[in-house]
Amino acid sequence: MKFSKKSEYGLRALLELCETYGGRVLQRHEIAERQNIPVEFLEQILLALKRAGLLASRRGIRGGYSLIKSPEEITLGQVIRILDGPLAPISCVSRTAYQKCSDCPYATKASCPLQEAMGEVRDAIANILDHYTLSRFALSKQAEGSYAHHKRS
Amino acid sequence: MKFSKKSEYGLRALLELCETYGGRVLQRHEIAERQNIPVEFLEQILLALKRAGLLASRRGIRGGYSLIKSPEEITLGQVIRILDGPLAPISCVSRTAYQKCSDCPYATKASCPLQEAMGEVRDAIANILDHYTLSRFALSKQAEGSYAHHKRS
DNA sequence: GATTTTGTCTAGTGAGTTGCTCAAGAATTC
DNA sequence: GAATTCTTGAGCAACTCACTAGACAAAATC
Repeated sequence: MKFSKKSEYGLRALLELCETYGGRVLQRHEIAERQNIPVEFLEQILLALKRAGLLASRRGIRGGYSLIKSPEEITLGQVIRILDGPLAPISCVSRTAYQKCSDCPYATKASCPLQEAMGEVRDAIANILDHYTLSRFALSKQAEGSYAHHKRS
Repeated sequence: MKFSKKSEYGLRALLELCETYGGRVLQRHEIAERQNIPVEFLEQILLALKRAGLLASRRGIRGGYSLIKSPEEITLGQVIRILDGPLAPISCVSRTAYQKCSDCPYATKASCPLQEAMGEVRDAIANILDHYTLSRFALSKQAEGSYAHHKRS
């Protein structure tokens, strides 16, 4: 019941990209160094986020990545689903990737105990993550002292 | 972000054991057949639940497994932790198996954005599963028609 | 237009986990 | 003591995770 490193790295990378939102682009190695992420692995993550429409990129000598949606519009739920797949703890309660369980004796019945319980869990997780915006997420970063920024200074 | 088959099978097995709670024992193959679970795999699960103190077993010709705690006292959270490990989506927010993240640049800082978000998720999951008793869980089973029981008839 | 600097794409890989199987042994009952 | 059941431990194929490597494509600069 864990999120993968992919999601973790992805979210940490977006933390950096939030900061330069509207401004300059960030290169893979900048993000990788600041967030302590293996650069080639990070690349795959950034590309996935790009394909999903969150990031834009430019190649060449002044290239890099940048956010193309406002941090207010992006939720942690979106990001995690892109990188880790559906949030649901079992696939028969997934809204985004439903799959009927093949071996469960309740599959054909009106109600399934597991579905009921796991449905609640799914809803709780989605409820938090689909309302947790990147901008709120990035706030916690500014809280700590040694990284202090002058916003738009 | 999925629960394993182990947890799923374990919970489904307990569904059967709830029904005979206080009465007769159930043998592996009975549970396996009714719940459509590979018997040798189920065995490992039952033994884990036994070691954790939820089940008792008797060997020999009239042997089998039985619940030794009341379904009111057992929560889904307990069962899942036994079979799947901690509920926390990342280990740096686990209450039962905390581990400081080694590579995260916020590990030494006062606050970590990821920890804050994932802490909320952890709490939500634990809040549901640690209050979801087996007796409530088993209720959904009785709801469906073709399995109708006369309780203590 | 050639070189350098970036991103893009595909494939591979070692370690670990999942989901299950097998076989030998120990307790219990009849 | 024979049959039946749980107990233990090992084994294993398939898959996933977290990276790594390398060839390629575009953009900027000289």
